[in-house]
Amino acid sequence: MIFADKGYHEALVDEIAEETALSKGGIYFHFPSKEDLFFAVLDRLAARLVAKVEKSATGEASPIARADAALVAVLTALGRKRRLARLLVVQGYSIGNPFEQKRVEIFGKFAGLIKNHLDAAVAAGEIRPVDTETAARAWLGAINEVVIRWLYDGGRPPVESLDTLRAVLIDGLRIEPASRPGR
Amino acid sequence: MIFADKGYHEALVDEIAEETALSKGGIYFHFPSKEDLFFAVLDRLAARLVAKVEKSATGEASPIARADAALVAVLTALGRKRRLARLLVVQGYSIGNPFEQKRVEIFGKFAGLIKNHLDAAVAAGEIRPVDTETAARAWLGAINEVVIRWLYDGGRPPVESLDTLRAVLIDGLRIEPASRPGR
DNA sequence: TGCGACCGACCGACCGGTCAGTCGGTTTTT
DNA sequence: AAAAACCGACTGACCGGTCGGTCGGTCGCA
Repeated sequence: MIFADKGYHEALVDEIAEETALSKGGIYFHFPSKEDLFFAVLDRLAARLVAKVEKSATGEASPIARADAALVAVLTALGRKRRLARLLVVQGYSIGNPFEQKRVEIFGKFAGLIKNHLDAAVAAGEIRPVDTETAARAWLGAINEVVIRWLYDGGRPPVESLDTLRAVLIDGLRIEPASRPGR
Repeated sequence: MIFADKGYHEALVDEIAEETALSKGGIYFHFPSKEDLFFAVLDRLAARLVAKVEKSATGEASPIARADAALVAVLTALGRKRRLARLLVVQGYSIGNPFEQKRVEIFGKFAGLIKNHLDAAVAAGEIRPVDTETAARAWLGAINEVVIRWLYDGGRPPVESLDTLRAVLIDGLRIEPASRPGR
């Protein structure tokens, strides 16, 4: 999958034709444009993933168990297929290698900051000693996504999601689960 | 900021020159390439954001309060400057409008699925009645980011972050905080 | 303090490689 | 034998990057 390897812009239609059993003309017989082709690929992969994940959820009894199962399924599925993951999670809106590196760099910086805070909180006995590296990533991702939703769907600004984010990100880590009803 | 509005590829250096008080040649006098220019912009903005966030954290007493303050600061800062947010959070690795729409579509689908599960869990009285829409986004973002880290830093596969993710994402929402020490 | 030599920031017309998309023709299917 | 599927050489718009040139400033010298 050239798209997965090189990202949309770097992937030449000629290359794709070469990789496929189809020629360039053949490709354009089936898809009106490179963009449509790319979207078709994304759609198909996303649909498959959704199907797989949902299926694995249906087996469980309680909602929370189903949610948990779905969580497991996504992580497993993506973890098994690096290319799929790459496509759905980054390349879909990526730009080429140097840019991805920048993303790694910048996001890594932020994640580091968050991790420091979490480590401090752990050291202070405020939160449970989880894997702060991963927890920090989760924070970062959650924030990121909330911001994105706001950017595109244009709903209420991110800060208004604070309560929910706190509930999700912080409360789960608290050592003493007191002071909760306050929210 | 043309970059913020149109994304890297759609932004023509000629346009940037026009927007700026500088000509194309002038730009290339200061930056070796379009890419370098873009990175310089990203770096500067990221640095500013980091500074602001960290500053707002230093005021607080406890680690968890500092983390919280930082959380507030990021969300506030990004929420105030749509362009900045766009650049750092999506455009930095985006590809042009239609692609962003696709992302919105696909991620929206996933978020919807998660939300359903969360709603069910709320209905079943398993988790507190938070804003499930936002919580779902947080989940999605957290998962996304964990996967990305794995993709780039190539550490252990995503599933191995499960315990931590569960701790962060689920435990915070649980109504009865029992069965925790199990981890 | 007037003048020539020089500097380097800046300009913008232009070049040339690239690559999505086309199209006339060929093969395969029905 | 028609239609559908497919081929791949070719085209031309597009755009990053270049480069010969301008111009305001400043430094040394008489």
